[in-house]
Amino acid sequence: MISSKKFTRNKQEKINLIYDTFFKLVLEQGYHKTSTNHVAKLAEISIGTIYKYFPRGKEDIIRKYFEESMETFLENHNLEMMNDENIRDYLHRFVLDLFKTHEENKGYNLAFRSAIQSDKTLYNAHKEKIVNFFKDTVQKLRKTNENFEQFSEKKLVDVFIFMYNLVNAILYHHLSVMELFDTDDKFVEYLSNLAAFSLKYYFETYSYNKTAINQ
Amino acid sequence: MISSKKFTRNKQEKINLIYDTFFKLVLEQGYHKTSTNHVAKLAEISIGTIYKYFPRGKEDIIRKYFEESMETFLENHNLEMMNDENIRDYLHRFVLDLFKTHEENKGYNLAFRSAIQSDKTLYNAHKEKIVNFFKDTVQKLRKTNENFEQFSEKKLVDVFIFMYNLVNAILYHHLSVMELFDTDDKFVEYLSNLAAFSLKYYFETYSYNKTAINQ
Amino acid sequence: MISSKKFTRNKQEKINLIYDTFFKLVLEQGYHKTSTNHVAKLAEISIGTIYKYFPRGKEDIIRKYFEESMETFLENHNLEMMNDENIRDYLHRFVLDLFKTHEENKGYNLAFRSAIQSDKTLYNAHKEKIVNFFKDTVQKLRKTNENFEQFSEKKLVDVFIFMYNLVNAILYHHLSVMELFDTDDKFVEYLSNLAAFSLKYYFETYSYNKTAINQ
Amino acid sequence: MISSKKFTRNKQEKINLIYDTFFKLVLEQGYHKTSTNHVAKLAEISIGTIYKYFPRGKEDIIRKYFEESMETFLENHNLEMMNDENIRDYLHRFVLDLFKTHEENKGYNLAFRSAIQSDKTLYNAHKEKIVNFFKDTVQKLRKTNENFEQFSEKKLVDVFIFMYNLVNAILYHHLSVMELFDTDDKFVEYLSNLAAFSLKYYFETYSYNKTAINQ
DNA sequence: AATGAATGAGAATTCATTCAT
DNA sequence: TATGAATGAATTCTCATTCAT
Repeated sequence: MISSKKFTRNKQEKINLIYDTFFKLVLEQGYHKTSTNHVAKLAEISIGTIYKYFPRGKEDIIRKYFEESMETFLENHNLEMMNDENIRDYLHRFVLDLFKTHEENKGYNLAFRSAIQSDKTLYNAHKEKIVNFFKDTVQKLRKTNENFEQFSEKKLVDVFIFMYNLVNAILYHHLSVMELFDTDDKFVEYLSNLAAFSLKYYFETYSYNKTAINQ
Repeated sequence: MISSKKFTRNKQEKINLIYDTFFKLVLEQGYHKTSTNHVAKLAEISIGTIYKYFPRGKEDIIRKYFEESMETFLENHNLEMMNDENIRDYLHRFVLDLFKTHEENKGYNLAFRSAIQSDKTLYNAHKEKIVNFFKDTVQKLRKTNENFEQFSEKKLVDVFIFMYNLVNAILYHHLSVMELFDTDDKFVEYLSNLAAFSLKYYFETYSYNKTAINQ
Repeated sequence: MISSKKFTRNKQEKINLIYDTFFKLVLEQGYHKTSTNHVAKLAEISIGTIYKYFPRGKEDIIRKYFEESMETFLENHNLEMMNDENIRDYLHRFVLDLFKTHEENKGYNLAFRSAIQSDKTLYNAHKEKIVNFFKDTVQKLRKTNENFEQFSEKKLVDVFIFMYNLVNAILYHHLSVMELFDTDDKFVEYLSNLAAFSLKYYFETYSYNKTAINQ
Repeated sequence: MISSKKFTRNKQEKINLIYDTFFKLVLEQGYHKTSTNHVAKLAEISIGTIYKYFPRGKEDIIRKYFEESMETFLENHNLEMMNDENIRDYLHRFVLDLFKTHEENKGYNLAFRSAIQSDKTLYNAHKEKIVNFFKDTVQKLRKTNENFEQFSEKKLVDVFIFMYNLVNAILYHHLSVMELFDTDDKFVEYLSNLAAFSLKYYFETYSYNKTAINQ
């Protein structure tokens, strides 16, 4: 009558356990040396359970985590209220949050980078999510803020995507390839300034072109 | 003098064929789906030949290519004549060459990033090569150029490594994760400016600290 | 209660099937020509199953069988009740059992001899098991039987190990290199007598030395 | 004009070098881990040269060494002058020489034992050589020594073969499995006595049977 | 739902042997 | 004669995935 398990984990607990174990292993030994069987052993669940929740194995673990985490991150970053005044603060917070997310998800990032090498649909889904989020953001921004109207929607979307990628590129390198700064604060500070620099750079180059064209 | 099919190629040709085929496959299907057997088939050589030149298989292919290409790249980049006047040109050329190298070695870069996940010695060799090259460069620069003497050797080495990593991080992202600019020229132009910005940023931050300390 | 083909056998049955098939093949074609794939095919199990139970393949098959069989053989041979009166009987029974064991394990013996050539830890484990068994035996014998007290523990252990090795050497040769006797009875009879002869020889040589020293 | 080799080895020197290197390696790492390529590398000759002298590789190395060494050993052991008087001396010398031969050929013995597991023709050649040598010996003995006429030729041949095998079995075990004596002298002394004991044992058992039959 | 033994395709690696030079 | 690059069949071993319990 008494369950042989100490306690019965519910579905989400199990999924989280799989995520944690999998990404922990990826961080320790790399993506291609991390096997589903190994995850099962370490998480003390059966291999069958992993395949119940993730029918295509590793690929699915990454894909589903990607969907959940991207969703969450972007949902929590409403940039619609950004304007000339507070843009620096917005940038700083955005960069800081990206930094934290990357730091907490090093294993996942490694796995994700490996996975998109052979999974083009995952790669495209990733791209699409980003594009859609910033398209959405820009559309809202242009509706509420006059300053943004002077640039085309496409251009603005490009700028945001550019900045997002730029920060991600450097974060990934710092956390997974080689450290760039010796303290986190300095690093985040630098990234914020870099974002601002790049934003300006992008707009100026763009404006210049625009002007040139208009002349 | 014209030789028949078998035993035709000399050692280096064969090694290059293996490199090319391997990195081509990595680019197409990712590192962990590229097998030595597959490389042999596509290169139309026997699997034994691969293991003759690369006794530990994939690991060795990456490691040896890494050694050769790093050696070559760094040998060809003598920064000793850099000074206040020409620094922008030097940066631009360095960035341009890095861009070209990355572009020609996309498969290798993907493979390398995957490999260092599970091969810490490769990772360390990589780090060491970079550190040594810039240590050497800085020592020479400080001997011939007064302006560099105002900064400590360690600081200068750090700056160069920082810049090198920064540019690499963004190049990698642009070429292997998501495109940041639509033309190569714009991208290289941006990277040069970014390098200059970061250099200035790094030095200013540093000088500030230095001054603070000295007061 | 009757189960279908797959998932039929329990763990121990499977392990025994692997043992039997492997040693049968070794007997037929020698250790180094017997492959794990071949064993799998003949046993009609998958190669994965072999590696489940024996993660290091052939090496593990031999090592685990060695541990089980040595354990069993030695456990079943309690020599503690041996005394001057019954020593001949004990020797005879010990030799007879060794003979039977060897006869039933010809393939294993061939494999074991080949394996220890390149696996020093197996070799040492083998040596240690023998030494420990006879050390234990001698300690018990010396407690319960006055006659054994006149010889040092070390000497007694040496004698037993010597006899054990001697009988094994000849058994192995007879069964795996060239037949020495045309009937099993004659052979066992001879071995018993040889054991007695060697025992006497060993003690006499020893006693002589002892006496010489004491004079 | 000047040979690029420091000196040109002749055929027999090369063959001996191959023997030495091969058996050295077998002793170090076991028969099945010793490859022809490895031998070539260590002996500093080409793999082609090995296959020139030994067209079937490892198998041939063992077979040819076997033929040469057996030939030599048996040629050097003329037992025809053996008689009741000197038999002990003959036995002692024969055992001593066998011991020396084994000691100098540990690698070969290991290899030979492994090879006969899968090469039945080698096994039979080995058996035949022994049988023929002792047949020949016995025929000569029976012609010149009356005492040997009382036993049938077959019986005498059996006795010699038995002794030869017995001594070999123990020698092999002592040198390649586990040491039986701590000094060589003691060991050879023991073996001589054992040979005498076994000879007597064999004859007595035989005579008894003969008498029983004749009654 | 959960388990984990079992599967087998396929990857990594070895090594005897050939043959153009 | 001697060389050793090249071959590829055979071996060891891994791991994603299935399925009876």
